[in-house]
Amino acid sequence: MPRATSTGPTLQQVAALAGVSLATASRVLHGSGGRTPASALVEKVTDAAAQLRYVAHAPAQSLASSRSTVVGLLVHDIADPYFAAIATGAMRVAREHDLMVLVANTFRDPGLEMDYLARLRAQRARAVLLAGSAFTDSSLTPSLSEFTSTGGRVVAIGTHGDAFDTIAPDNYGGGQLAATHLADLGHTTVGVITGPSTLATVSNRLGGFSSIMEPAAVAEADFTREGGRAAAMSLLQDRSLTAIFALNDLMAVGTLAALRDLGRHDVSVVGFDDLPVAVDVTPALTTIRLDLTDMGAKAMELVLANLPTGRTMEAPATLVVRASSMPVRPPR
Amino acid sequence: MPRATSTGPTLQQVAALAGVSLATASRVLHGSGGRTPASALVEKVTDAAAQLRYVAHAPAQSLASSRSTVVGLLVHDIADPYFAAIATGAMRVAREHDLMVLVANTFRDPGLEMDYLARLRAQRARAVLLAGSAFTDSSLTPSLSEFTSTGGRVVAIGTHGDAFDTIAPDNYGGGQLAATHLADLGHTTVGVITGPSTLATVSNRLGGFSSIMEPAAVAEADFTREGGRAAAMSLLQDRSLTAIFALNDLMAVGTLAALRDLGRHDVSVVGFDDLPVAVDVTPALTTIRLDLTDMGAKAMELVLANLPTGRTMEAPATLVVRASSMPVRPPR
DNA sequence: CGCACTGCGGAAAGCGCTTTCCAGCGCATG
DNA sequence: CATGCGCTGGAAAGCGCTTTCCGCAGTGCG
Repeated sequence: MPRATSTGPTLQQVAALAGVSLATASRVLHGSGGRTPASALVEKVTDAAAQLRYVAHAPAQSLASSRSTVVGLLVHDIADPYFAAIATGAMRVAREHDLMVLVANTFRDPGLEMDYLARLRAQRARAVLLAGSAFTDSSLTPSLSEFTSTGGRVVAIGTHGDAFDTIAPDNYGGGQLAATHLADLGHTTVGVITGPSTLATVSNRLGGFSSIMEPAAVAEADFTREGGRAAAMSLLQDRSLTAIFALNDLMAVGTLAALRDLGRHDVSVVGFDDLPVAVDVTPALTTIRLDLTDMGAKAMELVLANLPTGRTMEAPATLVVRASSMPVRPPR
Repeated sequence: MPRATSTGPTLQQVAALAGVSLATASRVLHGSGGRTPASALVEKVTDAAAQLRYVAHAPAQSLASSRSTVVGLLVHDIADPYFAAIATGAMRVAREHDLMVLVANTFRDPGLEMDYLARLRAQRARAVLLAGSAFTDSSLTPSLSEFTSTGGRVVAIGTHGDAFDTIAPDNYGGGQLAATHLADLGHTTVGVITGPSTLATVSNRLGGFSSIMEPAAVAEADFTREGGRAAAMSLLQDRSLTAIFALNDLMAVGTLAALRDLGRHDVSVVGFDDLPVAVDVTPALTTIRLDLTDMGAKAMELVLANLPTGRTMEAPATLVVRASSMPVRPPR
């Protein structure tokens, strides 16, 4: 067989150079089984390893120990700042635990999502973080339980299920916060731009809002800037609307763009997530803040702590008032 | 040894269920060596595999074949839209080739960067995409050649070296475009906000600009929004400046914020990259556009095409004029 | 009708590592 | 001074897969 050119130094070679056995070399470098070899040996081995620029063959280690150092992160699209923020948080923690993160970009394709889950299982990923899933129903459950049955852990960010750990942002409370804020400002006729109705995130945010104030109109978009823009355009035909609540910042930014194009400066806008862009648009966006980076970090921690599964961790949502929301113009 | 609980079905079991040998099962599922087993066997094996929900053990495959299906992507920070855009492009292509992408977030720490490179080598990653590196000098070269000597390929995005493939955005030409645009508008006294001077990207963009117009002032920031804001604040003390060229959009957005805070509406701003945010700030940002997603895709393609190493692929930079650049106010 | 040849499935040898024994040694104790 | 115990290093058995040989048919030709 045409074996790959050079496979790099092996542990065997390190052991030979150090004049010890393979087992000892492994023990030194891996510090396993509670057994620490004599320090003289330790030095010889580490020296040899350094000299050879030895780097352990990760796949071989995985195979032998049936333990892997990669975790998967499933996102809709890493270019979406929402997911990018979660990813950084997760990566920081992964880094602290000497783990690497395999990012699976589903491009919002459910088929791809299941496929990636299988591949993550194939890799024997230690865990998978579900940051965005196209499935609200339980059709992902089989894939997921296959994954856990192979020894992997699963944590979902957002409301995905209850068979595993969950980081639950307070979407409902955030929706309430938005409604309350708008009501306080005197708005009574508010349009809401939602995302795909299959998303639990959507129903929670909307549910929270509706529990305080009945939306005057609802338009469904696809959670992107363009979607928000289009939805806003249609919603704004109703001139009685004094405010719009967009279920995420991307759509809120689109709404702002629509408002600008229409020359309407009398409509308040509230978003959700508090992405970095929120402070740079004009007017600066009033929004419901989620600490996404922290959520990513928490998710990673949850999955690495070898605790019983099924816990839920709440992530708070807070109101951040900026210039895009203003008191309803007093009747002339 | 306390082997991990359940390791999932093995090829051996599939073979047994199908009533064929391990070798045959492998050949069927992997289609290897130009040898395709008889279709009757193929069916038996695929059926058995499906029935067992078999998923190949990737580490074992890597070990046996010394071939891996993961590629590494080295970025400063995935939350930076610049890198996120590159990542999406790379992931799309990876996906088409059935590869997974291991994202290494260096947090701009050179130590981490080398460490990740070693780990990527340990994983026997098929290739690594260097999207952002803290090193301009050749101090990364040893790590990189260790990587290539283990059979991995390397492609750099931006000007990183010449020992491997490179996707070279036309930073110099982009700098020229910015200068020409500003000159055409009548600006002669332009401040430039650069990034860390060690970055090749910085010297190229600045070089291009300077080849057309000598900057009236230069301030160094750290390539972030806040850095750009601070640099702009200091630059703007010089009231003679009629325009600012920020070497990337993040800093340009910071500059816009500074301008807003200072109530200065008479200063033109030009950025670089054309991140999504550019259209949503006010005024919309005039910038030099790079097709980041395409660059990421190209990089991945380059690294997968098994061609001789050392090629360079140019990525064009184009001027996108928006509202943030305007003619210099005619002398009263 | 026999022989060489092609083709296809199976046995087996690893890939590089972890981990379980097992053997040997030194020490303390009876 | 002999026996036993604890500790440490080494030999070896896999982990699950790919791939090279082999051997056995089945075919075509002499």
